[in-house]
Amino acid sequence: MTSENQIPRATAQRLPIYYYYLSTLNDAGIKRINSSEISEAIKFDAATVRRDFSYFGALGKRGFGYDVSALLSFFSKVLSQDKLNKVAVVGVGNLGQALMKNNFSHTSNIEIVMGFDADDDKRSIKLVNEMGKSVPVYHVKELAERLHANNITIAILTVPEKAAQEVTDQLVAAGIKGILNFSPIRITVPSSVRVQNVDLTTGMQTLIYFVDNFKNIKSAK
Amino acid sequence: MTSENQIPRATAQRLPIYYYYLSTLNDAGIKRINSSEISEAIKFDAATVRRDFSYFGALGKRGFGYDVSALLSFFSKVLSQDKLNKVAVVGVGNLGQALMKNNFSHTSNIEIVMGFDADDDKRSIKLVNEMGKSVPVYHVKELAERLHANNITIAILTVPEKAAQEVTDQLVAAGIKGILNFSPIRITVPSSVRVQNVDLTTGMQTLIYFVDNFKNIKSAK
DNA sequence: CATTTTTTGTGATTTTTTTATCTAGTTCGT
DNA sequence: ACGAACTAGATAAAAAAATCACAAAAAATG
Repeated sequence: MTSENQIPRATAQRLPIYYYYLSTLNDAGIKRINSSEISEAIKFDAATVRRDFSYFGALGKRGFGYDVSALLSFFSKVLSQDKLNKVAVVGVGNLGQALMKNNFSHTSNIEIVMGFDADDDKRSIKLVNEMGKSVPVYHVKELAERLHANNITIAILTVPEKAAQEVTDQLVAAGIKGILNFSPIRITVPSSVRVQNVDLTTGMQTLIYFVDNFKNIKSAK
Repeated sequence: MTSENQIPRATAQRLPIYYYYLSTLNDAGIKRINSSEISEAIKFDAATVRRDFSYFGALGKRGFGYDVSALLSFFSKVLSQDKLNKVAVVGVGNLGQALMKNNFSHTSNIEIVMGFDADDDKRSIKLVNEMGKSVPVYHVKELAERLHANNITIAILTVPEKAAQEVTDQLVAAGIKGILNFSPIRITVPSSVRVQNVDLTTGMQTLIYFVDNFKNIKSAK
């Protein structure tokens, strides 16, 4: 693992897309697949698909393609989806609650096991996720204690923007290693902590820009 | 506008981030800013910031920097934020409802004005957004009619994955020009329609991968 | 007003990412 | 078992994006 070739960032971002697609194939009972069919489904060039896979070794067979279930279980391990990933939501507003109920897609092995909020009223909210499991909400002052006790190293940040950096600092102090940041602020963290930004407004504005200016944008293939 | 230089895709995706940051500066009464301060706040290289801006002309002054309010109103126009952008949510589940309530950030001029769902029960849901405005939910069979009547060309797709492609086809038929796709499926659309994918599970899995393998990823700066 | 400092805008370079093309290994039908 | 049809993996090329580094312009200073 240590001497493994470095994976390009762009490839890493596509891995979950491959994983999801392979899951649907597997569920549909499809046994084999080739790069051009994958390409068609996920809208990346077939050469890109093959290149991405090849960073992890020779996963396919020439003249045949890829064995769906083998590839799926390989990527399952790569993406740590072969074990349960427990995460916490910080900020139990509209979005936070929606995430806690949805709890990500069925094919993923991610579980939101608790929420935190600064507002005491939020603790009385009874949240039940799609598997019928109830998800407790604690006060943010219990953050460090609860995260440690449950070995949680990933947090979803859905607090209002004014609180985002302050809560981030608390998360970092509590030993969090990754933050899925829904706030529009670009939070500052030590280099040992990973941040993935999922800003809905940004996505929407980018879309509007693309729609309104699509002839001005390069490679609008 | 027609002979304007083409804007790189990567730049286009950063524009909303600049816009948001400039809004916060402006709100804070800050009059001027330079590329290195912007860089620090949004975590992109200062040269990247200047290069991005320069695609739109000479927006700054040497030895001075950028005038915040001038830059803000310029980007406001670029991102069509100087006019109201009406959008519709298709799929009024947990996530759809959360979006309808939140209605994007305060600085954005985007308004979710209606929702659609295939389930008749959803029509009875009384949704009120953060501005106290009520947002109606219609049956999907009214899609084309309602979208046309209200001149809506952008939709947010929050339907279950099995329905995603089918509903997409209906949206395309109804003349939609942009789709913010929350489903894990990579939907197929004609080239005249823009799709922006915001997959929460994907974002989370990418984050987990980065956390678990961060030394294996290139340029983990 | 001359000098120093600041900071942009951009040519040049490097890095990263994508795509094209080819080779060699596999499969599959006969 | 053989030849045609496939298709991954690799090499090379191209394109896109990020970064370096500096001249030119403006601002600030004394």
